[in-house]
This record gives sequence, structure tokens and C-alpha cells, in this order.
Amino acid sequence: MTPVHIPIPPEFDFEHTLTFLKRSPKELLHRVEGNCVIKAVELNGRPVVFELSVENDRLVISSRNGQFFDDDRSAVVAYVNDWFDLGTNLKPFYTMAGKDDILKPLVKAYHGYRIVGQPDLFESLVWAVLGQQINLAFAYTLKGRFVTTYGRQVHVNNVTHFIFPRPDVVSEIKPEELLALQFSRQKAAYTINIARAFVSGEVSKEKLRGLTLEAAKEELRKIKGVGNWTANYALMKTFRYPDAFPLEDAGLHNALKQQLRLKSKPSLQRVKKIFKNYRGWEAYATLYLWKSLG
DNA sequence: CGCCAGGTTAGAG
DNA sequence: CTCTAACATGGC
Repeated sequence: MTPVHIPIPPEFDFEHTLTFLKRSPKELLHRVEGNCVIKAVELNGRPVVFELSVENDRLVISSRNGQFFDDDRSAVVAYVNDWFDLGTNLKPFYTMAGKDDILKPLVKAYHGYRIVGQPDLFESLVWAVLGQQINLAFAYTLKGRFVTTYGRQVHVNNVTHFIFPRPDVVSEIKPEELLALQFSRQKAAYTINIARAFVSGEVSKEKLRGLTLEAAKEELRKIKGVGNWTANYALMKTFRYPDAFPLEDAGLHNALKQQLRLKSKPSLQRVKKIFKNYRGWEAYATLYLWKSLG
């Protein structure tokens, strides 16, 4: 049960992370209790339920379902570093943003806010598909049904923790089963199709690692159901390309509309133009704009 | 009730 | 390359 400690990097505010993690009461893939996050993950093939909090300027990770095995300790540290993007130096972003009229007030208000990632590429793609063209509240409803029906469950002290469904399970689902969960025909087909792409080996995190943003995007877009928005979203949340961002995102457009006090949403051309100023930090610019929507 | 939502595809021009 | 219809349904 010996906890593992991670030093907190500069420019990191755990409160913002917690706020993000609490944004939907329907979220099943982690729990927030007070200032503590609890999450179940598979590490080295074993389910590990860990809890995470801040103590004396360090992140403390401890196991909730028994001891960490030796190789779990480094895996869980790597996981948390990846999940909360602790490795990125935000100073250059803040320097750039401080000179920009749109971002300046945002980076001041949300200093230390970092991108909460999705280390599981399959989860990231499916979650993006669920969120396509519907409101977030409903997307969470769909995800909740999907996760309770097909995800792995880990029971600890009368609490059920869920792990996102795996591609091999999802690839065997019949579309009708998902329609019963109120997926649209399109979402059902895309979800199953993405799972099959993983099972066949056509797509994997390993296969995409190290590619340029454009090359990785091209690979992802070969999957039916993964368009530009979804590919960029996954590349931002899973691979953390600093320059990946969902250009077509409705929320992003609304944030810009609000910040610029426009009557209607900006054109794609205008969004492109604005983001030219954020070169190299598009993902973080998007994060702070999303955050401005509250 | 109407509009919109963290879009994508296929087809036409 | 750009534009459009169809998809499909809850939330506000």
C-alpha cells in the first residue's frame, strides 16, 4: 500500500483538473471524492484502482485494491503523467498568450489548467463519435450506458469502478444492441467499425506513435466515421500533439464568438486566421477557449 | 415548439 | 475544393 509520489510541475493547478473531471455527474470512468480522484485502469493486464490527491506539493497515488506490484508503480506514474499532461512546459504558451487579446484574460483566469488527456486511443475515438453533433449531456448519457453494458467492472468496498470497453468486445456488438441504448444508426456503425479497425490491427496507438500530425491524421481518417474533427480531437487528447485542434468544433466557435462579441459564429476561415497566431500551441489555445464557455 | 449540439459521409457542382 | 442533404434525438 506504499503510496507513490510525483512532484508537481510548475504551472499546474490540480483544482482545475478536478473541476474538469467533475463536469458530468454521469461520468463513470473516474470518481471525484472531495479533493481526491479515483480511477480504475488496466496496467500490465491487471485491473488497478488508484486514488490520487495532492499533499505537500506532491501528487500522491495509492492503490485501492491491494498493493501495487513493482511494475505497476512505474506504470501508474506514467499513466498519471500522461493523463494530466504533467510533462509539458507551459511557460512558452503563457508568454505567447499574454500578448494575445483573446487568450490573455483566459490564461490569467485559468492559470495552471492543463489538458486532461485520454491515454486510451480507442476510448478517445469512440467518445468523439458519441459527441458528434449532439449536446454533451446526451453524449455522457450514451457513454454511461455503453460503459455499464460493455465495460469491465472492478468492485472495491461495495463501489463499482468501470473500465472503458475494449475493442475486441465492441467489435462483436450488433448494431441493434447499440440502437437500444439510443445510439443513432450512424453512431452504432461508426463505433463498431472503429473497434474492428483496432481488432484487425489496422489502427493502434503503437502504429501512430512518432508520426507527424498530418500523417497520423491521415491514418485515422481512413476509418469510416473518423473525420477531421474526430481525428484532431483524438490526436490532441491521446497523443498530445500541441498543434492538433478540432477546427470545426461548435464549442470552439461559440467561445470565439463570445470572446470577440460577434453576432454569429466566426467562419472557418476566420478561425483559421486566428489560430495562425497560436502556432505550436493550438491544443492549449482550444482548451482555454473551451474553458471560457464555463 | 424550435433550434442547436464538442460531425461525417456521399454525392453534386 | 466547396456546398448540400441526410442522419437522428435529447437538452434547453
